[in-house]
Parts: sequence; structure tokens; C-alpha cells
Amino acid sequence: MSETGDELTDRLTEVFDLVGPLYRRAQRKVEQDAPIEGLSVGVRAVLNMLREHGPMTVPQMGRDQALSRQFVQRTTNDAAARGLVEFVPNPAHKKSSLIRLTEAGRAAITAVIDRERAVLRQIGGDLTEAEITACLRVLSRLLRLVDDVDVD
Amino acid sequence: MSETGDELTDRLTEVFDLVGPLYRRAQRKVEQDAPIEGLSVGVRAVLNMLREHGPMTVPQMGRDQALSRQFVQRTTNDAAARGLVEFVPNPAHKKSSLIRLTEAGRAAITAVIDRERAVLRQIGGDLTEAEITACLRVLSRLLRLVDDVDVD
DNA sequence: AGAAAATGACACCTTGGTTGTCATGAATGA
DNA sequence: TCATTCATGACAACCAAGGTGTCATTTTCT
Repeated sequence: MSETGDELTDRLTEVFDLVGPLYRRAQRKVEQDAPIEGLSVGVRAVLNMLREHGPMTVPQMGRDQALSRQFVQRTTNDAAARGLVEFVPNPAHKKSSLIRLTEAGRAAITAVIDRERAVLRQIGGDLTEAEITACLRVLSRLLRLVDDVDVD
Repeated sequence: MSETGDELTDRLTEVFDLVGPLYRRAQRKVEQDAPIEGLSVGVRAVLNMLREHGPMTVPQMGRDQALSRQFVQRTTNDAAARGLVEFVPNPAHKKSSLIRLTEAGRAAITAVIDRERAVLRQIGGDLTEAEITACLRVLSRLLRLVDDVDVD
């Protein structure tokens, strides 16, 4: 094993290696948990964005999550077909309407999030505020690093 | 937004929300970076496991990364076809051979990792050892939490 | 007003990853 | 020891996440 760099870099690599398994297992966990509401991970992501940021347009969501515009579009249309979101006229843009959560959509995403939070809470006690803050900072930095990949 | 829980849980949710985009963008970054060596993310993962743990069997790798046995098998066969890994007889198990990096395989994965490390190093300076340690701890906890999902 | 960019619709494709089945080789317990 | 059960590998079918390409319409910019 060549000693090319500093210790920190090694540790960062470890972080990266953790993200993969975590993402995959979490995804399975979610889709194994969510079928009651029938939300795919895509729909879940859209609903969650709307829940946090309020109404947004499709391209906005795509940029926000580094997903292709078309993918978000499809997902959004799907969510709309299920009555989870609705298109409201965008004063600033005739063609590109704002996407807003319906009551059903809000109920669905809230239920999912609450269930996830319940699970998260079980382990939260063991971790300190500072640790989580640090984690967020590290992940944000990593995210910003790979952020220049532009899609669409 | 219902105030159902503690602050910590909220922050953990944030962590989770960061893992998704990070995984996706990193994956794209890797596959956009790695084509020189021609490694898919699957092959990359296999080679990296072998690089860190030494020779292992396919099922071992699957369990380690929470991937289905068959997926790892396919990926491994692919890697073998490209001469990146080789099957060495397993004294403890006639049917299940150990998978070992070839010289070419080691060279390939080393090159990839080194390039990644170079990128990582750019931002490493901004983060402290303690922060990364905390991040690793948090992610590990999360990983353990969703760990009971068994595949295959 | 005209050119360039943004949006939506639609179709196609790639690929990461799983599931199922079957045959064979390994472990286990009566 | 033998029968049963479990682990492994091969092969195929399948699914879903997500991207790409194209075209028509709408917006924006100069």
C-alpha cells in the first residue's frame, strides 16, 4: 500500500466507502418500509423537497438534487397522477408551473418521514450534537467537491 | 412541521438526505473518471474490497457490502474476464475459490484510488481529524442501524 | 424582432442490482 | 453413515433508478 498522502485523506476515503453501503441499504429499507404509501425513492425525494422548500418547479428540483430534469419530470408527473402533488400556475413562468404538495401528498411524506425519524431516534441518543454537526460538515464538503458534475 | 422529536433526530435526517445526492454524484464522478481503466462501480468495489481485505470468496464480499451474492458473482466474473482478478483454490472449500487481485488488477485499482485521493486531498485540509472521526462514527452507527436488511 | 436558452413530452437506453431456478459441493445431525 | 439441509456458482429473467436525445413551445436576452 503506497503511502502517498496524509492521514486525513485516508480517512476521507473511508467516509466515501461507507456512503455506498449505507445508501444502498437505506434505499432497500425505505422501499421495504414505504410500500404502504407506495412511494418510490424518486417520489419520496420529490415530496421531501417540496415539503422542505415549499412549491418549486421541476427544473429547480432537478438542480437541487443533481438529478436530470427529465427524471424529475417523470417522477413528478407520476406523483401528480397519484394525487400527491398538483400543478399550480407559476406567475413567473407560464410553461413551467410550480409543483405543490396536496394534502394527500403531505400526509404521505409526513408519515414516511415520521417513521424514519422514529427509527433514527433509537440510535440518536448515542451520538452527540457535535458529532452530527461534524458529520454534516464533512459530507457537505464532499458533496460540494463532486458538485461540478452537471447533468442535463 | 410537527415537532415530534429531539433536535438530534432532525440532524440525523439531514445526514441521510445528504447521503443520497452524495452517492449518486460520486458514482457519476467515478464512472466519468474511471473509464481509462474501464472499471464499472461494481468492479471498482470488488477490487477495492480485495485490496483492503486481501483474497476473499464471492459470498464474503457480498455480505461485506450488502450486495446480492449473484451480483458480486457476475461482477467478479467480469473482472476475471478482464484479467483483474484470479481464482485461487480455496483449501477450505473446493467449490468456492478465493478471489485474488492480479498484478493488473492491483495496478488498476491503485491508479483509481490514487486519483480519487488526489481529489480528496484538495479539500481535506479544511477538515479536522476530529470531524472526520465523528463523521465516520455517525455513518457507522447509521449503517449498523440499517444493517439487519439481509439480502439473498 | 430575432437568436439563444429553458421547459415539457415522449421514447429509448444503460446499468446497478435483485430474484428465481437448478445443479453441485459442503456441513450437520440423527 | 446416510439423509437432509445449507452454501456456492451458473444462467436467465427481471426491475427500477436514472440518463440521453429529440422536438415543440415558451422565455429570456440583446
